[in-house]
Amino acid sequence: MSPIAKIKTDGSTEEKIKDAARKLFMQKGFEATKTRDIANEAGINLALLNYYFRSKEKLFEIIVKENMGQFMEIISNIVNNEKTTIQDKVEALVANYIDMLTQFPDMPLFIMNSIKVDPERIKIRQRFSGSYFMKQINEAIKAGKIAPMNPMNIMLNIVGLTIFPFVARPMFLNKGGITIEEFGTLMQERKKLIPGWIKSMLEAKK
Amino acid sequence: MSPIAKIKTDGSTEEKIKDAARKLFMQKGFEATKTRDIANEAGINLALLNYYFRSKEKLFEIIVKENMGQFMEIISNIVNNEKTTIQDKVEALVANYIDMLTQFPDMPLFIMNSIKVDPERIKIRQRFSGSYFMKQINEAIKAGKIAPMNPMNIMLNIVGLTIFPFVARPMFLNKGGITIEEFGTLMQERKKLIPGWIKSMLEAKK
DNA sequence: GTCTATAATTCGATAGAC
DNA sequence: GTCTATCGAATTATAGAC
Repeated sequence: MSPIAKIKTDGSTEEKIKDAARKLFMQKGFEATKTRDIANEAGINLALLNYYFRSKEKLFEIIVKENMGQFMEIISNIVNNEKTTIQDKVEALVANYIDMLTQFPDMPLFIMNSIKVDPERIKIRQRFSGSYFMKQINEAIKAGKIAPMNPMNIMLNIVGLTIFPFVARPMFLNKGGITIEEFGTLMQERKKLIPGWIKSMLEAKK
Repeated sequence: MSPIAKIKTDGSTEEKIKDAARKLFMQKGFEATKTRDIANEAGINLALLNYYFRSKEKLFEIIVKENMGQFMEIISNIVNNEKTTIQDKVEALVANYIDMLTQFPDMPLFIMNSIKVDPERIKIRQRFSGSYFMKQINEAIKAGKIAPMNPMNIMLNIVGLTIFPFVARPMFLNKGGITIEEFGTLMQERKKLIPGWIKSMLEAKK
């Protein structure tokens, strides 16, 4: 089981600290999260944080790496499946991301910020470009089955349509906006709509 | 002229501080930006920051407000024009955003983070939902001219397709990725592509 | 492993001279 | 208006007892 998916922990002190850190880092970012907050949230003593993780920075690196791993794992499995069609993969990507982000809505902004601070941290792009999915796309373009375009657009559109609403989520939930439940419903609707939109994009003749 | 568009300043100390603050806050966020960094960047003394702006927080609020203003101004003018069609508005929104973000690529992440910390800061959503644009959309849906759907999806798709690449930009520019120039070219291509994609979305029958 | 107490540093802000 | 010097609070990290 991937680290972030495990809500219930084994109750060890180390896990308690990591869970608290994950929650707070995602909510407020690295700088705004204080070691004291993490200790309080975890219900442990401040000194234990350094005992287990040596420093706030090291703890942060661990959390980031685990989140990245979660993100990449989803992508890799779907994108390198040689038995599914392009459209199957789009549906799977969209559905999996929306399900994960519904559970951890702060993740996209957290990851984007982490990448900005240290761009070497992640290789999502490479994960896409070297994939079987991209091979399928390129062949389909060559065969004239989908509109000719820079394949990066396809990746940007799938990910953008899926993830952006979660990045913009705080904008919707403020006073006078929609409720968390309504937002969730909208995302479930989009789970079905996005693949159709992508399909019509791929088919569009210019 | 809107504040953020003015790169060349009048050279006053106040402007020098604001320019330095704008640059650093956008690059690194509020917490990670130190008042000493701002003073250095501006080439002035640390004490002057407080002399002009009283506190780091107040300075930040000013920068955020100016950026938000820039964003909203673009939207409002386009979205409330009663003489243009839906498709005209989509083209104008996409083109204006891409041009602005090409100049200030850090802005989306900065604004998203600012909204997350204080969701009351911005009313982009209301700007959309009360607009003439939305009236046109709703009428077109009623008339059966575009596919029936929650209009929020249309807004999310326009903004998501346009802005998301800039949020994800750091991911593309790292080692082994594409150059800044190639990214710029890709965005210019998207300026032409996105309106077509939106069009086919609106027309798609389910 | 866990705690208390504290060292060491950083940072925002201000006092006061010019 | 601008600078130097410094205060005071907050924060990370550690020493040392249990």
